[in-house]
Amino acid sequence: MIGAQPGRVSVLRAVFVPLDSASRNRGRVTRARAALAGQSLAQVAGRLGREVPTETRRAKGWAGALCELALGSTAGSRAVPDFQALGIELKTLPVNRMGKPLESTFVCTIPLLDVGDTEWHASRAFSKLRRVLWVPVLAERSIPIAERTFGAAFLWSPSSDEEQALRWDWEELAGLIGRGRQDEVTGHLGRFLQVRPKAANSRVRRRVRDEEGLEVLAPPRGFYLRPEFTAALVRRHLVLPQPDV
DNA sequence: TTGTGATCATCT
DNA sequence: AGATGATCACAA
Repeated sequence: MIGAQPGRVSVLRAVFVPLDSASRNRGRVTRARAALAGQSLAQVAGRLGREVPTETRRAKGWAGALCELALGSTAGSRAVPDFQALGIELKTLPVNRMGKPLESTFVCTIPLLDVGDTEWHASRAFSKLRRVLWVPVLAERSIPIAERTFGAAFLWSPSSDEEQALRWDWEELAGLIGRGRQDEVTGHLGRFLQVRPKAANSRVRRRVRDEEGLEVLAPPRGFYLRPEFTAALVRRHLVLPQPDV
């Protein structure tokens, strides 16, 4: 299938073919693929009786919400996994025609006041990342929202190497915030996991402790996975088109 | 108001 | 082009 038509790879197929054999697919993953893979956002929305937004600027997060609706997630905006009983977090991942992620992936907001006293395995970040159902979406900006297409979902849990790498970043970043040095924490830090602002706008503030342990105000922050990290996951789990030569 | 879903806009 | 910081919509 790969490169069956050189230069005109069937992107909608090749990008989204899962690597693991169909016989190993079970439960939620199988259903996710059956319900979504290869279908446009408009098709899925139509089946669910939802309108498709036309303005991308006002539709941030819409594909993710549509995906949750299609798969029956009920977590809403609570800080718990999307499928709580299964401990599975659902994330759409915008990719280009080569399957390369177009954006970083939001993981969770950071509880600034106590992240420094939290263990990795008790952290929001770990609880979100321990099991993720990734749903690629072919979502280049040039493609109208309605025509963007769901790919083959794949279930991922961090390998021990991956977990170690994420934990390393998390401990550095959480440690800095916990010690009151949040001003030093920018998006430049962290090899795979980074910290970026997460708020309605840049004037929003939250309580956080300074270096003396006193409460002061600082911008809300969230953990994000860099595209380099998610790109490796996609490469491992899906068959991608061959680059043009 | 805060957390969820993320992508946008700008600068390097 | 890619990454960082800013921003948009919605729900509880």
